[in-house]
Amino acid sequence: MLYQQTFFDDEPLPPTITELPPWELDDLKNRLLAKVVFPTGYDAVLDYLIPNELVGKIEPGMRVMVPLGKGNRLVLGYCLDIQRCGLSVTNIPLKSIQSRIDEHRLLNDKMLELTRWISQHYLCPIGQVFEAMLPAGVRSNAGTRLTTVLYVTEDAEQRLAVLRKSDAKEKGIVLTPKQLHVLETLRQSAEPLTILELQHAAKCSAAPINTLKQLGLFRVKTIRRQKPETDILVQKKLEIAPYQLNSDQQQALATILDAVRNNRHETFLLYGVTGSGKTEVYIQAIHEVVRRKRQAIVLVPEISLTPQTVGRFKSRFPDVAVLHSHLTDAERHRQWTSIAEGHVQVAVGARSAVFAPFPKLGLIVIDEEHENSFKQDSAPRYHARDVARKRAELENIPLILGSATPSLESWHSVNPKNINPQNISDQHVTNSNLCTKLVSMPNRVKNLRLPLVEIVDLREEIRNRLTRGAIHRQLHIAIRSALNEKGQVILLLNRRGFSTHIQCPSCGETLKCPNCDVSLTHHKTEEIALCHYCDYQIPAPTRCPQCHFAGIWYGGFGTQKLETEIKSRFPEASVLRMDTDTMQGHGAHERALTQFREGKVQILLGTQMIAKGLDFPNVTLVGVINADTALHLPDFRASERTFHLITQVAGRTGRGEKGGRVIIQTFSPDHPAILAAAKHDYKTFVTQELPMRKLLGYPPYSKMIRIVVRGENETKTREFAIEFSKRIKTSFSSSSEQPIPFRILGPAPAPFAKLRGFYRFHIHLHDINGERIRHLVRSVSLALKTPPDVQWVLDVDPIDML
DNA sequence: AGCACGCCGACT
DNA sequence: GTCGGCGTGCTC
Repeated sequence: MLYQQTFFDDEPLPPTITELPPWELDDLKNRLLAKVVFPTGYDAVLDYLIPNELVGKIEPGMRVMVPLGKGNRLVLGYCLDIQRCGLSVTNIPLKSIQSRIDEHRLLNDKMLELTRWISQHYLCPIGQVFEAMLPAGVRSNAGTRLTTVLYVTEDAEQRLAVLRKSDAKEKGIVLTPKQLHVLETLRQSAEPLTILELQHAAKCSAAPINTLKQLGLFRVKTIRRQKPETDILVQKKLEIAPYQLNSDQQQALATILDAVRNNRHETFLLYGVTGSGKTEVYIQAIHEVVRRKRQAIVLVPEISLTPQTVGRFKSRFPDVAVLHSHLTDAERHRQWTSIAEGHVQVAVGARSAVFAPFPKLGLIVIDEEHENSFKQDSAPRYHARDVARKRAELENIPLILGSATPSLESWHSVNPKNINPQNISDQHVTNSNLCTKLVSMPNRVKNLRLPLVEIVDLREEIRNRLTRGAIHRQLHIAIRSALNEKGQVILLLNRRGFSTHIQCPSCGETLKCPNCDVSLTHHKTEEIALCHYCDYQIPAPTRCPQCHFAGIWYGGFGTQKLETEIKSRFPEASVLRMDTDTMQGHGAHERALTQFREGKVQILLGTQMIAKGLDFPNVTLVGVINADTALHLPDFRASERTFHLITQVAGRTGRGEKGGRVIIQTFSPDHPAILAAAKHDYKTFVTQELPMRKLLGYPPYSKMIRIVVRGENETKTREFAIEFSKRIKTSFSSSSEQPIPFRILGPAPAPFAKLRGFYRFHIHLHDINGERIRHLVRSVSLALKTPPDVQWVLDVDPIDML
């Protein structure tokens, strides 16, 4: 904040104020002022006087227009708070709010508090947080229009009486029966009506309405109203058949319900293996919430927002809002409004649904809580799991984090048995409100067994030249027999395109993107070489662009090449490829999964979008073409990612009578993450991985901030990054009394050293005390002057390190 | 982010 | 002498 607040009445008032005569001073002290912030540009909280005509009409959480700067240009601001003038008089004469934008608050007190928390935690201007919390359609009032409506004046009876006596010719005005009917119709109406609506309701022409208007019995006003619904809501039949929970599920539910019934904030980590029936536990917990006249939010990864998941909720609750990424602004606005008005019981959506404006929230569920898509990759770079935790704490309600492979952060926040009381750093990181209760569901429903996983050592296969192509002997045989037994197959290859690199065998030149530090991928359908980061493309070359050698080599496997290979190996099977390239249009995802469910497709292959959440009982085989794609990335979470991916995809099979098996092809058959995934053994994975993290001082044993500096000029960018890190170092050593675990790594070129024409350097900060580095980085970055052609980004609790 | 102010170079 | 370049600093 840029000004000094005066907290005590006896402090001398600034000159401009003291010069005022006492009565005006008193007057001023009783005026109201609003704390206002701006969505873009200037990041500060400014005070504005509330003019008399707006007193009582402006509340925190509304938007206002205010004059800003020397030219007093009108800009939009968000009102954060309202207070009496007296306690925070500045020596700058205050300007007044020009007008109010919203009639109703967009955010209640708890949501405003959440906004503040996000802004402070993620080091993001608070105005930007507002913009992220409120959908664009809500801010623009999409799907509404101004209409003129009629209402009956409150003193209509008196006016009527007066009218009856007041006519100059002593007869008194007598309303016709038609007019009386119209008057009564509007009086009965719960809401004001337009002329047309009233005509319709009273079955009359415009004439009697106009007469009543002229007599002063009707008033008109202009209000903003939602356009009438275009789609007719079909009242669906709810499934109310009792779902029998197994004993694990019952126990989990009972634990959660205890918190629901006592309105207690508590975080539950619902750790249940794939197929253990977590969704049914969520649904029954939400039933209790709804019974208690409260509402619930269910967050799922965007990719799971398929009809399959959504359908389960829709079939169990009468009013479910589904917050897809491809709703129109008007649809989203309507959803938001009905959520805010309490017409909706459950909101299912991706990340941003954590901001659903329920009037009385009772529970938040995060399904697949380990998924990285819960972290937003633009400002404010919030993690929906952590925001949900804060929101649940503010609302005093329970939070359920569900996963078969919990994030190490969530797992570590669990039980005190993970916390060694001797170690101070643990206590620092795991503060009390982050304590999580573990609820386990170690068995699949209906006593189904987890599939058997076999590992194929690719080194062996290559050494012995056993196969050309991506499918090795064991997997080939397994696919064959799965097809023979009328089972379905899922094949995972986490790489798009046909060939993943294009290289000249003569001069060794690899085809790279001119804007990015990555290889171009060959896409066969369009015969192009494509950059997956900036979409740069050129026709696929037949000669080396460097030395013009004719035999340029296309190497590496992508999903397109895999599809070709599968089709030639199993010509009789129908194959479907799912990746970003084939899943373009709306509903493409849904159509593909329907085909697979109906058995029209025997082999489904694709990138990680096929690894999560799918539940098809006839899948008897899952093949992982190359388990190592994410394993060797320069990212401390590489093992964890690999473990998640393999465990999740393995869980797609063995969900029916026929059972299932999984085959993992890998060059690292001894890697602990792969071995643990093969045994579905989360706990072994964690007990290996957590000590490593601890040893290296990585999260969850430290809090991290990543600074990415980028610019078109490599040298200037690097120099600025160095300057940035120097200042942090200086600031740290001057602010801290003792050398407590704090580390600064870099600057170093980011793993993608160049993207879209920008050179990128990053700095990593680790500290056991998150609050401390946040403050440090904030103060350093505020004091820093950035060269015009260099930009930087702060990422608090980063997920992406590339 | 905008917008005004300010202090040096090429114009009528 | 003035018009205008965009560097610098401020916004209740």
